[in-house]
Amino acid sequence: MSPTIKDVAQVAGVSIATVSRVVNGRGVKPETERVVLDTIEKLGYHVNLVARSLKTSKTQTIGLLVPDFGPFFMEIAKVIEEVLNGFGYSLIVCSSDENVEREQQRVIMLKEKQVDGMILVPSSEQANHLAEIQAEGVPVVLLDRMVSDFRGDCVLVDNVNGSYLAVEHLINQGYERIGLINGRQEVTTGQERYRGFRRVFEDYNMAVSEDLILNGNFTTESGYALMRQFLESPNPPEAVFVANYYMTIGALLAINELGIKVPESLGLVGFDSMDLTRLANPPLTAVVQPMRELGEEVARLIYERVNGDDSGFPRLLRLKPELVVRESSKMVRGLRTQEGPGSVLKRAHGA
Amino acid sequence: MSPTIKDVAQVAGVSIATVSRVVNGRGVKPETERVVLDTIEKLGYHVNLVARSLKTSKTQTIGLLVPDFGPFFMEIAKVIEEVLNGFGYSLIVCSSDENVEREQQRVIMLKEKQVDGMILVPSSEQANHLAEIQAEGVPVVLLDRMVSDFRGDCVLVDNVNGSYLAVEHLINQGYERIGLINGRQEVTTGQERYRGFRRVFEDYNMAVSEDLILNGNFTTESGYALMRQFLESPNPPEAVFVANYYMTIGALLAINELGIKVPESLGLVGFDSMDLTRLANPPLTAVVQPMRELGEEVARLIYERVNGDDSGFPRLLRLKPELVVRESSKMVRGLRTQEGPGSVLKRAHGA
DNA sequence: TCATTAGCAGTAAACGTTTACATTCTTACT
DNA sequence: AGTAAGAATGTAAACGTTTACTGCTAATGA
Repeated sequence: MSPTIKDVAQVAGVSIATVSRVVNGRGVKPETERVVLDTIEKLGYHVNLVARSLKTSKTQTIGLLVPDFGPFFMEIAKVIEEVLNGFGYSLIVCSSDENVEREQQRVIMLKEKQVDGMILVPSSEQANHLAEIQAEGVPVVLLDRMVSDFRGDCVLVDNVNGSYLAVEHLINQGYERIGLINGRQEVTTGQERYRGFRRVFEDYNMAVSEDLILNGNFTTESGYALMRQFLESPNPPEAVFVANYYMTIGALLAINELGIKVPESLGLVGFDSMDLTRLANPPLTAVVQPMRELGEEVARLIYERVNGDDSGFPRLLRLKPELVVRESSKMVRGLRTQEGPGSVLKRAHGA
Repeated sequence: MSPTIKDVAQVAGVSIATVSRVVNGRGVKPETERVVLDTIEKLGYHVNLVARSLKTSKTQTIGLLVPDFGPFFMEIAKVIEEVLNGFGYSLIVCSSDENVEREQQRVIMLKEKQVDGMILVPSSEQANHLAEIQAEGVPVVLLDRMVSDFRGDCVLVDNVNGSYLAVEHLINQGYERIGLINGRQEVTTGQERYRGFRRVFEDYNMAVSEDLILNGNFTTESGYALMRQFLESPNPPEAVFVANYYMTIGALLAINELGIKVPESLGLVGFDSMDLTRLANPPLTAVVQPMRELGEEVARLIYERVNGDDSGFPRLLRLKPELVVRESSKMVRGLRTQEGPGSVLKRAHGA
C-alpha cells in the first residue's frame, strides 16, 4: 500500500542504500539528497519503523506495567511519557490488575513486542519473571514498590517515614485512639507504611490498639468498606490514617455518605494530593508523594539503562514524601474528651 | 541474544516452518508438536512480534491520540485499553497538547509505527492529515470531537443537549444572571456546548448577558482565572455553567480560595462526575458524559474497522450525557433578590 | 498390487529496513 | 596526464517471521 524505500529508490533513480542514507542523514551528495527528498515528498513516503526495528533490534519503545489505571499511576505515567517522548521513545502502558499471573503475561507480551526496556510496578514479591527478562538483556526498573530478592534498579518513596509523619502529626494534635486503614501487605508500599505506623507508637511509647487496624487492599471499595466499619463500630477511632490514595477516596465517600463531620467527629489523614484532596470537604491532610519527580527519575533511569549506561547498578532512589497539613486533622480540643465511648455516628449526630 | 525460531528448529530437529506452525497452532503431528513445544520451553523461546508484524503487516496495536493526559481522557483511555486488550491489541497513547502541529507529528509517528488503526481526539478543525492517513489504508475513528470536512467514523457526545440540560436546570432553579465559562471554540465540543447554552435562552425567551460569557481554553488554569474574574467583577453572575471538567476544577479552586459559599452565593454547574465532583465541597451538579460507554464504543468500532468490517461507514455515534443534580445548584430562594448588584465576594462575606 | 489422495514437513521467498563491503566517480597532486 | 585517495553510490546479506509450493510418506480403494 504505502510506498517503501524501494519505490523511492526506483523513482529517484538511486539505490535503496542511498535513500536509506538520506533518511538517516548520512553523507550523501547535496544534489542527490535533493532528488531523494523530493521523491519522498512526492510519494508521501514514511519509514517503516517495524522493519527498522527488526534490523536494528531497537524499537524505541518502553513498556510500563502498572497495577491499575487509576489516577495515581496515570499521573506518573503522564510524566514518564513526557520525559521519554523527549528522548524519542514511546510508551506502551498496560495493567497487571494487582495480579501476579497477569503481570507475568504482560511482561512476556512486552518482551515479545521487543520493548527496549521496562518500567514495572510489581504486584507481589515474586521475582523470577523479572530476573528472567533482565537476564535476557532487557533493562528493568522497578517503580514505587520493591521486591526483595530482585537485584536491580528501583525508584521508590520513603514510605516508612511518610506514614510516620502522618501518624506523628495525629498524635501531636492530641489524638489517641488512632486507626489505620492498611494497604496490601504483599507489596512493599503496604508493608512500609504499616511499619511507619507502628514505629511512631514505639517512639512515643504508646500502645497501638490492634483492633483499630483494618486491612484493606488499596482499592477505593476497600477504603469505603473499612471506613464504614470504623464508623459503625461501637468504639470507633478518634482519627484514622488511610494508607493510600484510592482508599482515601473510598474513606471520604463513606464519611460523606454518613454525614460525619471532619475533623469535628473524626480526624483524617490520607494519601496524595491531587486536585481531589485539595478540594475535598474538608480539605484533606495528606502524605503527598513526589509523583512528578518519581516519573522523571524513573524515565531518566530507564533511558540511561537502555542506552547502555550501567553506572551504579543496581541503583536505589528513595524520594521523600511530604506531609501537607490541611483541615481534616485539626483536632478540636476538649470536644471529644467529654464524651464516653460510642459510635462516631452518635457523636456526629449529637446523640 | 534470545533464541529464535531457527534455534528451536535446529535443536528440535525440524524445519523452521514446522516450528512456526506449532507456534501458530496449525496442523502438525501431535508427537512433532510435543518435541517442538518441549524445545521451546527448554530454550525459553518467545516469538518476536516485530518480525511477525513485518511479515504479516499487522502490529496488533492501536494508536490513541488525545489532547492531554488529564483525568478525563485517561479515564476513557483506561476503558479503551481494557476492551482492546480483550481483543489481543495493545495501545500506544500519546498527546497532542491541543496543538495541531504536534498532532500531525504524532499521527505520522503512529503511522510509522504501523499501528493497525488510530483513535483520535482532534484538536482543531484541520482534516488533511487525517484524510491522508485514512487514504493510506489506516482506519481512523474520531473520539469526542468531530471535524466537519472529514468523512469518517465518530464517537461523540451530544454536547448541545448536555449543556442545554445544565443551563435549563439553572433557569428552572430561578437563576437569572447565568454566566458561562466557555470552552475552546476551535473544536466541536466547545462549539456545541456554547450552542446549547444560547439555545436555552432562545427557547425560554430570555436574553443572554453577553458580558457573562467568558472564553476559556479547557484548562484548569483558565477555569481558575475566569472564575476569579467573575467573582471579582462588580456585577457577577448568580450562577455559572462551566463547559468542561478541567475548567470546573479550576473554578472550584478559585471558589474555595475566595471562600465563596456555593450554592448560597453562587450557583454552579460543572462537567463530568469523577470522584472529585462527588466529593467536592459542595457536591457538584454536573453534566456527566458516559465515559465508559464512549471508550467501549470507540474501541469496538476501531476493532471492527481494523478487521475489515466497513459496515455503515461513516458511522456517527452520539451518546447522551446526563445531568446529575447535586447541591451546588440548589437556589436558595429569596436570598439573592434582596441584595443590589455587587461582587459575590461582598455577598459571601456579608458585606 | 498400483494409482490416487491426504496429511505432514521442508524449501525458499518475501516483508522493508540497515550496513559491510565493493565499486565507481571526483578531485587534486606529482 | 596519470594516479592515489577519498567521497559517493551500489550490491547484497541479514534481521525473524509467515506461507505458497513442493515433495515425501502412508493410507485408501479398486
